[in-house]
Amino acid sequence: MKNPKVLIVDDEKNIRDLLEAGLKFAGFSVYSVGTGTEAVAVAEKAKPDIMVLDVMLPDQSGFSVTKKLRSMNLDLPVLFLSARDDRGDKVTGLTVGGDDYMTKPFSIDEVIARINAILRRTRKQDAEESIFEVGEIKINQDAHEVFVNGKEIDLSPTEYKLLRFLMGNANRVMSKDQILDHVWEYDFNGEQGIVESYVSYLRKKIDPLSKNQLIHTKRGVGYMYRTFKNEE
Amino acid sequence: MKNPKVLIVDDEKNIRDLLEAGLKFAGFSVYSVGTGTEAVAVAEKAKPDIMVLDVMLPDQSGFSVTKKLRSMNLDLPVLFLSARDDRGDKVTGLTVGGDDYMTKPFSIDEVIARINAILRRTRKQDAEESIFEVGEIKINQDAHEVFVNGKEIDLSPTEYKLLRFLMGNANRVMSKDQILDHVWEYDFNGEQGIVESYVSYLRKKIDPLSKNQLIHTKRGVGYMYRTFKNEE
DNA sequence: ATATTGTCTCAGGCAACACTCAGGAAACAT
DNA sequence: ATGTTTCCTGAGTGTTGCCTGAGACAATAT
Repeated sequence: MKNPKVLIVDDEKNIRDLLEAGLKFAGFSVYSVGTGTEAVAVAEKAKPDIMVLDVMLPDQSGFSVTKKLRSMNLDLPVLFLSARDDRGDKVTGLTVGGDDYMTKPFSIDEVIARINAILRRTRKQDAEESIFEVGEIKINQDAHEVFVNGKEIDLSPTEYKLLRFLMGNANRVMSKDQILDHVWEYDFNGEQGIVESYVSYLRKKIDPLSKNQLIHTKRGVGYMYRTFKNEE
Repeated sequence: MKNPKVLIVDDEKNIRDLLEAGLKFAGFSVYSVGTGTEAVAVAEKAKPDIMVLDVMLPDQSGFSVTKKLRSMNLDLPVLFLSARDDRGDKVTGLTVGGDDYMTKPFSIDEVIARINAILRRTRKQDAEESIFEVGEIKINQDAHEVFVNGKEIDLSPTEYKLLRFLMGNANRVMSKDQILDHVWEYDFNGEQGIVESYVSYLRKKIDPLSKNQLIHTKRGVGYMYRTFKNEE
């Protein structure tokens, strides 16, 4: 299947737009609605492959949306979203089967990564390890393990996400703003300096094991993960 | 047989949906109804391989459903469900043959495990012991026995379920939320701290007998049962 | 050369996370 | 009824990660 269809259900328009833009760019066909009722309607017509669903909707709970869909024999996996301290709302037993669960605020790339993980898991049960290899670095996404020329390095969650983002956009310069938007949570309000810091951390762990320099600075522009050298 | 057919009979829609989603993902073909009368009808038409049956139904007792079916010469094994203190209503007399019995609230993975156990028992009498071996640990699911490098260790029920879940998802990081959802009962509303505690218990029993560290912590992400070491 | 701007790196405060232990309550077995 | 096991919670401790700010350093412009 070429373009998996994603149905986004969230009443906050900001979030919806954010997800819509990010997921479209990542190559998904996106449908986006703001209420549970619409969600059911669209799901029935469009037959999406996966649904991203806020558990707190104005008209009905996300939980009841999935129930409705399942009783209609529309069987699609769900990535639930919920606010950080929805303590009471935290219905366990939510992530049955292939479903998954994230708390707001999230980072867009994390959402994409989870969606891909779910699709991988549900579509074909076996095989296709989630190995992501670009140049000298290999990432096992299931195990959250990173290898530089075969040697494992230990990354913190943020370092991991940053590296994955740069590798996913290899040979393309990414501005610090872009990096902030994709790797950090969407409500992060800090400075670009933090990107510099984390690039520094990454280099310190990667460089001792890599043959070529992998993360390049484009002064005044941004950073780039490079897999080859074209010289002059 | 590829996709065993399961008939779910429960009047609580929540429970039905929960089971339906979980069982579908586990690879079963699922039929789901809310009353005993429907159950008989569907069982006759669809010929399921097994039935998950609430003993307390609005129209008739689960007991009478099985009687009706057996008088019709539809002989299918049953996994009974009942609320916690259905006091004297002891189902003990009910579970003939390969049947089994669970109390609500249950954990979904436990239901799946029991269904598989029943099917194994009824389908073919011989062979195919339910040995589940991953890396250094071997589980005999029928006997609830756990061996680390051939030496038996003694686990409490919860420890056992946790270990089985981690082994079933070997080499994949599982978040604490996922673990809670799959290992604990569906209405458990506690904190993630309990997962940490049980991982701690498990390690204390496993580590003295294992050569490599088996349960790994991925800080900020979750836990992982690892069967191999990637390095050079 | 010098000034200016952008980048790198480090140290430190703070918060989040993880581990372990002890203890009370409930369930279970004898 | 009694003792044992199991479950869950909460507190204490140590660890790790996140982010900020400041000064060193590098690249470019004047």
